[in-house]
Amino acid sequence: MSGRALHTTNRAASADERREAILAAALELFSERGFHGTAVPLVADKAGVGAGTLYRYFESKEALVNALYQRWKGEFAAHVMSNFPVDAPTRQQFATIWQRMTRFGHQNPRVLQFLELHHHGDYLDEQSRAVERSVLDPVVAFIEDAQHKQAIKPAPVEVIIALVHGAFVGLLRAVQEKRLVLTDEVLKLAEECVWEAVRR
Amino acid sequence: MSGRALHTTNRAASADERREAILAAALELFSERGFHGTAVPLVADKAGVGAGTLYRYFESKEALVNALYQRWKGEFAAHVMSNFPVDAPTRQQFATIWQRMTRFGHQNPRVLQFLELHHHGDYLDEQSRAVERSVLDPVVAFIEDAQHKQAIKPAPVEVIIALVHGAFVGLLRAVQEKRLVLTDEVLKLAEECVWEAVRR
Amino acid sequence: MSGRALHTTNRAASADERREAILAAALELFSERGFHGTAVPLVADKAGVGAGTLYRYFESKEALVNALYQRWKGEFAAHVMSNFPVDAPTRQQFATIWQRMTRFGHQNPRVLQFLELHHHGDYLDEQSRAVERSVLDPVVAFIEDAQHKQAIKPAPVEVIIALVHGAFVGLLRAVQEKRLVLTDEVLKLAEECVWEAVRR
Amino acid sequence: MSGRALHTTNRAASADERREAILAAALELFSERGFHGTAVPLVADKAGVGAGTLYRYFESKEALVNALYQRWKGEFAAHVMSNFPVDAPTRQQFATIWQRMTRFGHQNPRVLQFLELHHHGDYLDEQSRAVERSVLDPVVAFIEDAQHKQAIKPAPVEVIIALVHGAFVGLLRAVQEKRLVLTDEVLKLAEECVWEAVRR
DNA sequence: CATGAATGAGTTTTCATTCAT
DNA sequence: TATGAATGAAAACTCATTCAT
Repeated sequence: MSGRALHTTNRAASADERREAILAAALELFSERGFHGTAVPLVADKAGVGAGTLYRYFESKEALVNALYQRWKGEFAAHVMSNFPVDAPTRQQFATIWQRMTRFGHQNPRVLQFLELHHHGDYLDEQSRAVERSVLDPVVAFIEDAQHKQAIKPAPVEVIIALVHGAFVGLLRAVQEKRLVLTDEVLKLAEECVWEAVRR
Repeated sequence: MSGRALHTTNRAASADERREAILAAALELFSERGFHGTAVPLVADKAGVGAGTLYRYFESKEALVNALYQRWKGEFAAHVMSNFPVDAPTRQQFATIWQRMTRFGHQNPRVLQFLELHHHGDYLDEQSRAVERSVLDPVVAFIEDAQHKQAIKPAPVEVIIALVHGAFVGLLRAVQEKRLVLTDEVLKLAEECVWEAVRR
Repeated sequence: MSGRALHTTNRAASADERREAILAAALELFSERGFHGTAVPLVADKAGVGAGTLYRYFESKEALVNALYQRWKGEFAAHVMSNFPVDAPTRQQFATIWQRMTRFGHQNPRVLQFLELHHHGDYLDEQSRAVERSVLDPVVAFIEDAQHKQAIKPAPVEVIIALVHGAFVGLLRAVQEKRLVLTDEVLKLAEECVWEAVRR
Repeated sequence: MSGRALHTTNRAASADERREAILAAALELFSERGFHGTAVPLVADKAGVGAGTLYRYFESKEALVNALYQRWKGEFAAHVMSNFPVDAPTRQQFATIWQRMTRFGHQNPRVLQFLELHHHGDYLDEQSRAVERSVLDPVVAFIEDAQHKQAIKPAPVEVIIALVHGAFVGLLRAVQEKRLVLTDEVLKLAEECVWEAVRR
């Protein structure tokens, strides 16, 4: 007699799982073959759903890639900046950011590849670009604060961000391409390098 | 008086010019929309030739992207490493490399975008990968030499390269996205930052 | 009352029917215009399906022509040689073969034209050639047996086959080209002629 | 002083040779790959002329195939029926025809393949069909005469022609496909077979 | 007159999306 | 609601024909 609720519950859970399966499949394929290089039915196949089903969860291929982009850009930002140690010394704050970035990138190599590869796509909608911008705000705030404390160099914030983020991406790409293994030692080393790049 | 072989010269130039026009159009479109996102007739149109003509110069779309990749990867390497000041102090050698890289990137923003975007594509053939590898050799040699002289940090060469190249790409991407204007001052600043990242 | 599994049956029939419609359309067009002279969308149109649909049933135009070839070569062989009257006198065995061949050809004029026209195509795959070869075996056996019984001439089997099959094809081509009407009388006459060609 | 005439003569000879080279190349390619399966530039290449040159000699691909068809259909007819021994006995007349056919087919295997393969093409123009018809007339006359003399069977002329020509084509196809070697013995054998098919 | 590079219409094939079941 | 077969618009590529040289 409780079959109705249970049924609904199961269905709902199942729907969530389906959505996640589609996003996971899309992440894997988009990160490797790019947006235009990936066929929708392939995504559906890998997700274990029918091609038509995918369109019940995402209005179009573009909607899918935007959902994926926003999801992971947000996750990355949250991972890096949540519970930020606002009162710690700058060096330690920097260490926190760097370690969170690299740990995230190490654990989710496809995500980083996906975000970098699709960063520029003209299929990204305004919301994706908004997420993109909003992610930067706390980072900018941190840097400006640190510069104010004369802890890091008085260069334009954009320069600091470009260098640090670029170095980070370069490092993970080397890992991705198996040119490098990301040991703790390497991580520490890289952190020290990048810190010296920006410290005052 | 300078009219010798004008006829032949013009003809030859015309074929060469066409080839160059196609490569230029492809560079522009591939760098903005990616390989799979760019239709061949679009490239032909932008190059001012018929669609069939493109196939007289390049066997296939893949052959085109590979020719483009090899051309520019080579140009970049030549620009950066030719006439390298082998006897200069490391700091000055580094300055030379950095300035050549950034100047090249500044003057050829699409080239950098193209090379980064297509770095991973499975449509790149073995020759493209070979060019890729050969470009790295002199850079590795420079770094190892500098490490031997105790001028830069004794980190794995791959780490040094990843950080410096990553920072470089990050910087130019910021420029490309109009988040930053590449003044001489910014360039000097960035150079100083990156040098401090790797110096001993 | 006979409605069991009507749904499934209809579905299955529908897919089968589509496949058959494509094969029928291809037979008609290939037999008249040849393989290279027939555009795939024309086949699809005549079959009443979309161009893309054809590719759900056949991997390529080549796969289509091979499926068609194997199908009809097999049908022809089965029609002619199945339930072969092994114990009948040679003359009657010959009559059986000849009548079956001509009846088949008369009822399926396009099939014969198709098989003859595509007999040599370099788009035929190994399987098609294997079918081709396997069709000959029982015919060869029959002829050798008849020669052993001194019922037909002791010429090389290939010569016998070439003459009889050639005469058969010539006859049906004349019919196809409306130079001749295939009455029972003509059939009997032709059979008598060909028999006298090979009888001892 | 004689340079003008010589020049013209050379040119004319050269033009003829060119035309012949094109026809020879077309024969080879059309007979193997069919009309639609053969690219015009390929014919030009094999003929050793430029693609544009071919169009100075033949108005179009269709004009080329028609010229080729008419040429060889005529050659074949001339070879078989010229200097026909009108007063010889029927059996000997038949032997003459058969031997001329097979000799021609043996010496020009590509011609036969070409004529058979293109016999039906809708790119053949009215003139080609007229040649086709005119070739038959003397053959029909011979057969009717022989029937009148009660030397061959009183079957419809079309049947006689279809059987004999069919057998001939079947034989040469077997040779073409290397299933058979055309020795004098085989030729005699086949002639005897076919004669028994039609003799009274 | 000979050429062969240039072309765009036409070819085979793929794929994002829809819709009957 | 989930499906996956069907589709046609668009992709990569070819080729008969033209025309500047």
